[in-house]
Amino acid sequence: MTALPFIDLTPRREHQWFAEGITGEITDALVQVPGLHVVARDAEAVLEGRVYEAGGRVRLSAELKRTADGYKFWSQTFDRPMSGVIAVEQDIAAQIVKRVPSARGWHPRKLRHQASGEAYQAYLEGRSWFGRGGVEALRKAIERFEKATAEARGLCADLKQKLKVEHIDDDLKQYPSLSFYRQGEFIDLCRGPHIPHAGKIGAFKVMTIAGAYWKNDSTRPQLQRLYGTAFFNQKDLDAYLTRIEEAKKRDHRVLGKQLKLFTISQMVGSGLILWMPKGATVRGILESFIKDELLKRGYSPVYTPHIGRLELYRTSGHFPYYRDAQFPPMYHRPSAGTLDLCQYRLAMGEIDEKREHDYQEYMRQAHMLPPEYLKEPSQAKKLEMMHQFVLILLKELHVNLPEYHRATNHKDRADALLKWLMEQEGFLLKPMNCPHHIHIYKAEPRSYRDLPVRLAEFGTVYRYEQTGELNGMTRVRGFTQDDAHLFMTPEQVESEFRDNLEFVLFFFRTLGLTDYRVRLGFRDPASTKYVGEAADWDAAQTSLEKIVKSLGMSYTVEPGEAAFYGPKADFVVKDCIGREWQLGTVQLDYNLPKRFDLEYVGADNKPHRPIMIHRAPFGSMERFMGILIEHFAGAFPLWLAPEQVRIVTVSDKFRAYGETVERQLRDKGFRVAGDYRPDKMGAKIREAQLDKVPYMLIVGEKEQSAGAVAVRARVEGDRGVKPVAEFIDCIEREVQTRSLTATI
RNA sequence: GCUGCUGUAGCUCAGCUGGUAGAGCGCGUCCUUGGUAAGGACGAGGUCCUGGGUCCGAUUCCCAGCAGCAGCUCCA
Repeated sequence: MTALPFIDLTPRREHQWFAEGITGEITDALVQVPGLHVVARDAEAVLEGRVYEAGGRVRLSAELKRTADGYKFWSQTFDRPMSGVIAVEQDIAAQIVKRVPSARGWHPRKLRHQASGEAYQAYLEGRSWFGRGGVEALRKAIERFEKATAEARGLCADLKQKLKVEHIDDDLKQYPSLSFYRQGEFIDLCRGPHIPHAGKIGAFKVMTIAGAYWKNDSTRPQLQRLYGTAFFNQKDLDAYLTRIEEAKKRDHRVLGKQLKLFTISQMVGSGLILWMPKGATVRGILESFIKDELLKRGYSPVYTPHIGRLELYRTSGHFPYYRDAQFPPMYHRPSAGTLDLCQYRLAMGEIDEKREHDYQEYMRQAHMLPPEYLKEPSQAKKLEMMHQFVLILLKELHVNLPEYHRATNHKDRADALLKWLMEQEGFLLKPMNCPHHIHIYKAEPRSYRDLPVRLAEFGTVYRYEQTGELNGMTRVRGFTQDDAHLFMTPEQVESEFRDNLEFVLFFFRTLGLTDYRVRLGFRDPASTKYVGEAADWDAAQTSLEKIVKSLGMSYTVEPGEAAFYGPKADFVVKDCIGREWQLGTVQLDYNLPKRFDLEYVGADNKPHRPIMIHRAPFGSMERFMGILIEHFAGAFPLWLAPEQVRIVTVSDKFRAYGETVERQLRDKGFRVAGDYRPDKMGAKIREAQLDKVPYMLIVGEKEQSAGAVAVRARVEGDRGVKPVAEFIDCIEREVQTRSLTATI
C-alpha cells in the first residue's frame, strides 16, 4: 500500500478518530460499489470539498451521458446492504462511506464512549484492492464483454448481486445475451456504453445522494443512489456549478420571501400559502386577466362552497380513490370517523402503514388498544381485532347493524359498515371542483341548444399531499384552480378541446412562457386504476391526439399519465433547478357524466349523455405564481408588478412635490409608492432596484420647477427628465400592451 | 410516506467535539439634506425548532417528534 493513494476523511471536528490507513480502506470499499469506479490520480482533488487525498486524486465514475449541461454521471444503485456507521464529515463523504457494502469485512467498532454519545470507528479487514492491482489497475481500460443470458445470471449470482439476478429474471431474460463491463477485477452488468477508462474524466463533483426505490417501485426495497456530474476539465465544472448557483437565486421560495410575495407559517400549516399584499396584487391582476378572457369566450361564472357532502365524492369516485391524499372526512358523529377508518381497512383487506398510526390513536383514545395488538405480527389477526373493535363500538353507539353481524368475511362487513356510513352526515373539504359544477349543470334541464355549457370558477381545493412532496408554492395542500368545466355534445368535443388548447397557448404567450412541453397523458392498459370503458378511452385518446396534431403542436404521448377518469393534455414547465411541474391542463372526461347520470335533450327529443372537459390554463394560482416568479426572476413586467412606480426624492425638501406626483399617478390607477425618507438618494435607488420596481421617478429641484420627473427604468437606468403627463402616457401604453420588456 | 441532510436574532449565516451566544444586512433613535445601486453614530432584538435523556452543567452529546431542503414514490 506504500505509494498508493488514500482518502483522508476528515472528521467533523478532529482528526484523531481515524487511524491512518483507514482512508485507504474506504477507497477500497468504494471500489466495490457496483458501477462506481475509484480512480487514483495526481492532484489534490477533493470529494465534495472535504475528502482529501494524500498522494492522489479520487474520482468516481459510472455511466456517462451527454446532456445539455455537459456530462452527467451517476452510479448504479448499490446492491448490498451496508453494515458500518462512521462519524465523519456530516455530508456526502460520510454518506458514501456509510453505504459501502460489507463484502470485505467492514466492521464497525465502538471507539470511545463519550459522556453520552458514541463515536464509531470502522475498519476493513482483508486484502486491499489497490494492494494487488495498484494504480495501474485503475488506468486499465473498461472493457465490454457479453454473455449468454443464462451464463450472465450465473455470473451475477456468483458475484452475490441478488438484485441484478432479479433484474435478469424479471426483465432481461427476453434478450439472448447481456453485456458486462470490467475494469480490472471489477465486473458489472451494464447495458453501456462506458467511457474507455475512468481517466477520461477531468473533473467531477458528487452532487447529492438519496434513496431510490428499486425499479422505481415504492413497495420494493430502497437503495442508495449517488448523483454526480463530470466534465472534461475543472473550468467547465466550475462554470456549471456557477450556473446552478445563479439559477438557485431565482428560486421562488427565496424571491417570495425577499420580495414579500407570500409566506408559509408553521402555525397555519405546511403547504398552505399565505399570500402577502404584493403577491396578492399580482394574483389579483392575473385573475382579472383570466376572467375577462373567459367572458369573451362564452364562459359563465359560478361560485361553489369549499366543502361538500361525502356522498358527493363517493359518487364522483374522488373520496374512495384518493382517500390517502385527502384531509380526513368530517362526520357529525365523532365515532363515525373511526368506523370510517375501520371500514376502509376492512374493505382493503390489509393493514396499511399509512393509516396504522391514526388507527392506533383512535384505539388508544377509546382505551381499546390492547398490547397484544401492537405485538401481533399477523395482518389477518390484526384485522380480526379491528373487527372485534367495531363490534364493541357499534354496541356502545347503540347502532343496530344486523348485516354486519351476519357477514362472514371482512369484505361483507366493510359493505355493511359503508351502508351505515352513507347514512351518516359527513363532509369533505373539496378536493376537486367538478362535482359541484356538475350539480349546477344538473340543476336545470339542458337542451342540445344550450350546449356547450361552460362553468368557470376560481375554485379552492384541498388535498393532503405527502409531506415529502410539499414544495414552496409549487406543491401545496390548499390551492385555487382557475377551473372550468364544459359540458357538450360529442360533435362539439373537437372544437372545444381545440379552443382550450389555444386558450392555454394564448396565456403562455402573453406571459412569455415559451419553455414548456406538451404531454398527452394516456391510459396505461396494464393498470387497473382507471375507470370507464376501454372503448371510450380509445375514442377519447384518438380524437385528442388528432386535435393536437392538427394544431401543429409538438407533444409526447405518455401512457399511465392520464387522470383516472380520462385522457388529458398537460403543459409542463421546468423550475429553476430543472424539476418539471404541470401547469395548464385540458382533460377529457367520459366518466363523470355517467357517474352523475348527466343528460341533455337532443334534437331527436331523446335524452343524451354529454361529454365533459375539465380545464385550467394556469393549473393553480399557487403553482403558476411560483413558476412565474422564477420565470421573471421576481422582476414582473409593468402590468403585473405589485409596485409599478416609486417616487424617490433627492432630499426631504421635495417631499410635497413628490406627493403631488404620486397622487397624479395613483389617480390614473397605477400602483405607486413614495420613498420620502431622509436617506441618501443613492441608497433609496438601490433599495428600489432590489425591490424590482420597474420605474423610479427621481424628484428634486430641477423637476419641481419644471413640473417634471427624472425617469429611471429598472433595467436601462436613467432615461432623462420628462413631463409627468408624458411619463404617464408611456406607462399606460406599456400596461395596455402587456409588454414584457424590461423584465430581466 | 421512504432515504439522507439541516433547524442559532426579522433575513443570511458563524459559534473551534459541553461552562446560559456573535457578525453582516434589516429595524429604532439621532446627526447628515444629498442628483441615479450602500453617509455616520448609538441602540433594541435570541424559549439556540419542540419534548425527553446523559451530565455538576447541554445551543453543543443521545433518543423521539415537528419543520425545511434534495432525491425517490405519489400528484384528481
